[in-house]
Amino acid sequence: MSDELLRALDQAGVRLTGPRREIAALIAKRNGHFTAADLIADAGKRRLGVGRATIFRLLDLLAEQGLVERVDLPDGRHAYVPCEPSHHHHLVCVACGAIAEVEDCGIDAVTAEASRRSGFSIESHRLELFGRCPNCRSAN
Amino acid sequence: MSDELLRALDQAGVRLTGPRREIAALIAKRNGHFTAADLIADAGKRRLGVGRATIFRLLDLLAEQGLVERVDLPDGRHAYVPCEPSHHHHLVCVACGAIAEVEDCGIDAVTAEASRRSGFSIESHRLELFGRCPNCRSAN
DNA sequence: GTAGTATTGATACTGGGTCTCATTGTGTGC
DNA sequence: GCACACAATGAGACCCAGTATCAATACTAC
Repeated sequence: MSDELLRALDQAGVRLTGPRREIAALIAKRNGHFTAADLIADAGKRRLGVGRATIFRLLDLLAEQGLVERVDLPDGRHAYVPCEPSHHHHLVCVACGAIAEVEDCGIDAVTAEASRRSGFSIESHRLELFGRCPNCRSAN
Repeated sequence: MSDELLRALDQAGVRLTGPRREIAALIAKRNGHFTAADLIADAGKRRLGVGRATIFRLLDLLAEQGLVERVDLPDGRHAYVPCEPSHHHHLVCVACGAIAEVEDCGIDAVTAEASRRSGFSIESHRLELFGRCPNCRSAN
């Protein structure tokens, strides 16, 4: 679980320090999205002597490696989700916070069409989908 | 220009006060996106005695009415763009900040496909496109 | 082991945004 | 027109996420 993150970090040439291992474990233990504040609270609860700055720094590192991505929740807060480094989009369950990844499925056609209509050259995009995961759908 | 905003606010049953007229005028004068900080600076520059809180409150109101929308810029900051209340997406010029709106152009197919693959029921989505507007394309 | 350097945690700071509350200004009914 | 109830205001304190600084510490290579 957290081994994967650590291995990827190791390959990226960053040092595997105690705090980083601990934070990686905290991330691995959550499934779905989490906020920086969640991690900070977790770390505090277990009295790991991990500073806020270290947590933000590791999140930055992970984001750089594409192991984690920032998503903006509909309520304006932002969260991080662990994910594969390839290009993809996220489906966020608004009820339980579960995350699914979807590969490109036709969005290129949409951007091409938008480009054609507007005259813009499109360099990047951001697509986030919000809904209910199968569990939460059946639960109500 | 700002009349449109004011008319819409009036119809929504909110009071048309002096500060609101002034802020609406500031918004109308900008074309493209702007941040709350921009408005606050504008207001300060002209010594309108408009408080920060009032500006944020009006932005909230406008957002509620769909007259303005919050977009998250690629660099993580967020901006507001004045827009039509119908569902649509934004194209943001990363060079000059110009905004274009694009109507739904095939995104439904994408969400349907994502839903099918993941089992999620999709309730909403957010799509933002970043690129260069025709002017900025020819300018370099 | 040692040295050199990346990393760390504490803490101060910034910037966006919210809350509170006494004061002011609007729209409405008359 | 006028008065009144109540929405809206501005000042400032506050909150929270994230960043910067810097001396102390921990890794890794040797």
